[in-house]
Amino acid sequence: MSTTSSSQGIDAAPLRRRRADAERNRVRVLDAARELFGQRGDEVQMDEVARRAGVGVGTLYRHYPTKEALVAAAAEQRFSEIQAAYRAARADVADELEALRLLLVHVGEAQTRDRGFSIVVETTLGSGDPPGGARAELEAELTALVRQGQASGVIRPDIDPADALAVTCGLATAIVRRPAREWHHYVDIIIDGLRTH
Amino acid sequence: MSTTSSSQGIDAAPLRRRRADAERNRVRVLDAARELFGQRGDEVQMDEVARRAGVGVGTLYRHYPTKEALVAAAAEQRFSEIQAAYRAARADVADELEALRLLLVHVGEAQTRDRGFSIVVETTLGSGDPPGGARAELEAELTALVRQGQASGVIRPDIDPADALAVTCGLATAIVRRPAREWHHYVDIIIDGLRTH
DNA sequence: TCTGAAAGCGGAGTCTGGTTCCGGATGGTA
DNA sequence: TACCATCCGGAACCAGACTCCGCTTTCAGA
Repeated sequence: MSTTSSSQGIDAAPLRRRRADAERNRVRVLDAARELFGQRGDEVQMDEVARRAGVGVGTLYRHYPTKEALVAAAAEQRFSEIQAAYRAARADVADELEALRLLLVHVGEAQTRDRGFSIVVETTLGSGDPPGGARAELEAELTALVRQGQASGVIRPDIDPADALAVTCGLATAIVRRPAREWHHYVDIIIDGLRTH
Repeated sequence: MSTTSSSQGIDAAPLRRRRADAERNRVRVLDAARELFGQRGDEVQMDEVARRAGVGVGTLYRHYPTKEALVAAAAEQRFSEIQAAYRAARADVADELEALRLLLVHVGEAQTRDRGFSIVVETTLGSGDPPGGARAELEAELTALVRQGQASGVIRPDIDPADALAVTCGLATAIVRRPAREWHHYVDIIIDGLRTH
C-alpha cells in the first residue's frame, strides 16, 4: 500500500506536468488526510490536516478544492482495495447473491476501519460521481452483479440495481450509527431481502 | 393538528409556570421550525427561523439549546402522527411482519414529506434518546413488534430488535439520498430480509 | 390599580472552522 | 545564471451557530 496516488483516476488530464514540490506536497496531504479522516472522520479540521502534512492550508486547497473533495480523495484508495479483495475471493463463491454478500462485507469492514470512507459511502455513493475512479468502478461492479443475478434467477427481478446501491448507502448509516452491533446481521437482512423466493 | 405542543413529553417538569408571552413565542418558534425545516431541512438557518417566528434568535435559544434540539422538537410531532396512523391500521394486517411493513411505510412517507424528520431519523433514531417522547414510544413499538414476530415465528430469530432499528435508520438514508427512486422497494427488501424462511 | 422584581426579549457581538488571497519563495528551462 | 510560471504559507475573510446583556413585559401581592 504505497502512497503513490499517481495522477490516475480522479485527477483530470494533467495537461502540464506538476512541479516536483507540488506533487510531493499533494502526496503528503493525502497521507495526512487518510490517517486523520480515517481515525476521526469529519471532526478533523483542515488546519490539522495541513499541520500534520507539514504544509499551509493554502496548499491543501490548491490540490483539493473543498474539504469534501479531500475526504473523498482520501477514501478513494479503499474502493480499490475492496475491489481487489473482492476479485480475489469471487471465484470461491456460489452465485451472484453470495458475491454480493462478499462485496457488502468488504464494504462494511472498510467502514468499521475508516471513518472517512464511511462518510463518503453514506453521503455520495451513487449520486452522479465522475466516471473513471475506483468508486465508480465498484458501483459498476455492483450494478453488473445485480443484473447478472436477476438474469440467472437468484436475485428478485422487481428491483433496480440502483436500489441495491441505495440500500448499500443505508447499510453505511446503520453501521456508523450503531458500530457496537453485529453489523453482519444487516448484511444478512439485505441479502435475504434481495433473494428470489 | 393544533399546535398545542403542551408541556408534555420532551419537556422536563415545569417547576415554575412559564410566562404567557414565553409560551406564545415557544409555539411560534416551533411552528416556524416545522414549516422551514420540513421544507428545506438543515440548510435553513436559525436566523431565518427566528425571523419567520417574529422573534429574535436569543428567544430561539432560550427555548431550544441548539439547532439540533430545535430540529428534533419540530420533528417530534411526526412520530405521534405515525404512531396514530399505524395504530388505526394495525388491526387490518395479517401478522407482525406486515405490521412492521406498515410502520416502515409510514416512516418512509413522513420522510418524503418532511426533511427535518428525515434528519432526525437518520442521525438519532435509537441512539440513547430520552424516554417519554413520541420517538421513544415508536421505537418501543418497533422493538415489541420484532420480539412478538420472533415469538410467533414470522421474523427470523437471529436478529436483535435493535438491528431492525438500525436498518430503519438505513432506510432513511436510502430514501433521502435517492428520493426519486421507488422507495417502497427498499421496504420490500428489508421486510423480506427479516422474514423467516 | 399600582408596583417591584423575576422572567423574558432582541439582536449586536463572539467564536469556530471552512475558504480565499497575495506577497514572497522555488523549480525548471533557456 | 537568469527569468518567470508555479507554488507556498498563513493571515484575513466569511458564514452561520450560539452568547450576553441592557431594556421590556408580565404578574403576584399590596
